[in-house]
Amino acid sequence: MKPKMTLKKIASELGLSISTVSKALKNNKDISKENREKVQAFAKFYNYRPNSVALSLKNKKTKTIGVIIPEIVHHYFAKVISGIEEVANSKEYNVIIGVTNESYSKEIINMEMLIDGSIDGFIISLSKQTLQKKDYTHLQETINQSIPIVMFDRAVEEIPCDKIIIDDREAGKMAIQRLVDEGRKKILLLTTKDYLNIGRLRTEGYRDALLANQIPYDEDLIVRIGELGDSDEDQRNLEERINKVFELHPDIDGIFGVNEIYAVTAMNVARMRGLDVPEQLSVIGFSDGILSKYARPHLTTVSQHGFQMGELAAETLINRLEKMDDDVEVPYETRVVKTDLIIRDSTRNKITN
Amino acid sequence: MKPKMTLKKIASELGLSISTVSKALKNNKDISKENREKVQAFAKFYNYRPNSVALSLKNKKTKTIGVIIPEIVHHYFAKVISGIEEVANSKEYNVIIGVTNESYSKEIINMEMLIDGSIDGFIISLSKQTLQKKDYTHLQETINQSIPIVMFDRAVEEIPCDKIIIDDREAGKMAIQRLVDEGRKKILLLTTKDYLNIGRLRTEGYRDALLANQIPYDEDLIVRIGELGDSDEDQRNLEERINKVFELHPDIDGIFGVNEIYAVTAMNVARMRGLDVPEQLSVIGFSDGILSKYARPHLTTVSQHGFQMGELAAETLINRLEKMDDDVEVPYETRVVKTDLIIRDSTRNKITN
DNA sequence: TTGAAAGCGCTAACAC
DNA sequence: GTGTTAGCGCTTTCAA
Repeated sequence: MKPKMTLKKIASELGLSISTVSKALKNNKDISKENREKVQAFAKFYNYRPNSVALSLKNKKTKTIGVIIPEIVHHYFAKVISGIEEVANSKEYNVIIGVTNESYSKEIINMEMLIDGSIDGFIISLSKQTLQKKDYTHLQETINQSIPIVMFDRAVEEIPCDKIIIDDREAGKMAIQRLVDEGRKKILLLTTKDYLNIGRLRTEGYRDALLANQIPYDEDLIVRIGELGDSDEDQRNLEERINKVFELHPDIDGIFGVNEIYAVTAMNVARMRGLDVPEQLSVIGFSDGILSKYARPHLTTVSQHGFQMGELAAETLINRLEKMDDDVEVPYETRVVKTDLIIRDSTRNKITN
Repeated sequence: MKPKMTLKKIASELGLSISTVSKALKNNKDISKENREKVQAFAKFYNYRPNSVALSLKNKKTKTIGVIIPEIVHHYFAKVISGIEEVANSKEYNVIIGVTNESYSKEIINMEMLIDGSIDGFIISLSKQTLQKKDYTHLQETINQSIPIVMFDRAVEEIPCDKIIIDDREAGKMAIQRLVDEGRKKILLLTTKDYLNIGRLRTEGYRDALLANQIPYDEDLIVRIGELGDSDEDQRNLEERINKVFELHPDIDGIFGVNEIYAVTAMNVARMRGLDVPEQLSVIGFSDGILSKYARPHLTTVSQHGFQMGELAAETLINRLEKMDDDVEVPYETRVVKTDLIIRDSTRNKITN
């Protein structure tokens, strides 16, 4: 078992001083070529790696990013992490993950665990509970301690920091517009309860689009769905609920779900009722998850570009971090990532009119 | 902006020495009650947190686990990380993630990035490329440097370390046995190319079960599928391929796919051919992903218990780490996590015969 | 009861 | 060219 090599050991092995060794390893011309080569060969042989903890202590930075997310078992967040990882890696940063499970207190605990010098900055998507409570002191305090934060997806106006978001309202509008363009007139919206901005904005987009097309806006056609557990029971309840809406409004000809699960579930319910998708009914979901791709028919969705958002978030954070080293002020910026409609088979091909 | 508090600053503020402050914070009885209270109050007020980097340097441990996985956008791996996170968090460990994208060199780079003192131990699932190359020197060397490794899922016999695996062979056998018990006689196996143990073992389980039930083993009924990209094209190819098998063997009455995608795809193809699932054909998949749950009909699968495997891996690693502190030898162990069959709607309810 | 000093591994300014 | 020293933030031994 090779013992861990340190400058000290190399120095004593070679009968040199620690600083000579340190400089030699950096190929510093101060040191005689002879000694440089000797040291480098020795270091290589014993596979010397400078201890990163010591370096962090000295440099007062860890080259580590803390990523705080509500949930990791979620295609979108996994994609985002993927993007963060990629960029971080290429810039020699490590990524520490903290999962909040949508809980405010876990968000705080997670952040506190890292705020002790373990990380240089945060990338975070707020937990639902935090959004409900609207208590952002932990975030503000983090920023006050000069630890930069980049929010993504679930960002919040109250805190001044970099943000990477999508235009949910516009996205909702775009989806509905597509349905309208296909000739759909009675469009069901499956959305979340209001405390999540996300759902609210997408709902607003829904309304915007309807109004813009002179289609009446009917509260009856908006189903607000509460927390959905993992259980099969919750799933059945959802199906049941959607089914009831169809009973009341059998002439629904379009569905927009603010996430995959809503959309796929609704599509399944509709098909079980004998409706042909997309002939009689078009369905659009949200988020480019795996479910949409493998659903039958393949689901048309609004793509969130999770990977790209992760990349952007990491770039923004690292950029700020490096500018901080040089004492350059960088104004906070909010980047809005464009969403696209990924057209698959749950919507009609041709635009009627 | 609050400046970062350190022992030094507290000491000078309070006119005490650093070591007195340090002890006072630990409530050491050596220090006068008066001073203890003063220091503690001060520290609390300024929100003092000991710098973890300094602690790591001193203690020569980071309380950080490095997790190396092939892919994060994958339900199973996300679940595993979830389990690791949970356990790690509860024991005050941090989790650093490294993604290899199934590449051998990225695996090495990722590990080297962390082996410089950033982490105390690894939890890893080997990349496909590593398994193909069968070159495990980086792993052996890591262990030689007294950095413990726990392998999960894709483990390998050649390296002595803790392992958390499932019995893929047994799992395959169980799935097939279920199909046989339902009265299925001509069972299609969708598996991967052989270099991945996983696929091989599940295939062996398939054969075992057939032979045990005196059902002829027909190579024609085994489809070995290569790397599947993310593209819609790959997906169509897969569908096409499965379709061909059905043309040759229209009387297939059971399908076992070694992963969700194979199974769901095959189920879709079968249904498009007008087959009724599960009346005419039963389908079983592998891995308790989201796809299986939302597929129509809901897919019966072999559950891999990703979350539990993550928990186990983290417990095993942390346990070893803490035993190392006390110089207690712990023999390596391989834990086999039991798989279950999650019966849903793609298999028949009643056992015929 | 308090504090000085050494040391974890490294870098860098400054002497020699 | 090479080495000494101080310092990053902390703990702990030992001396006062």
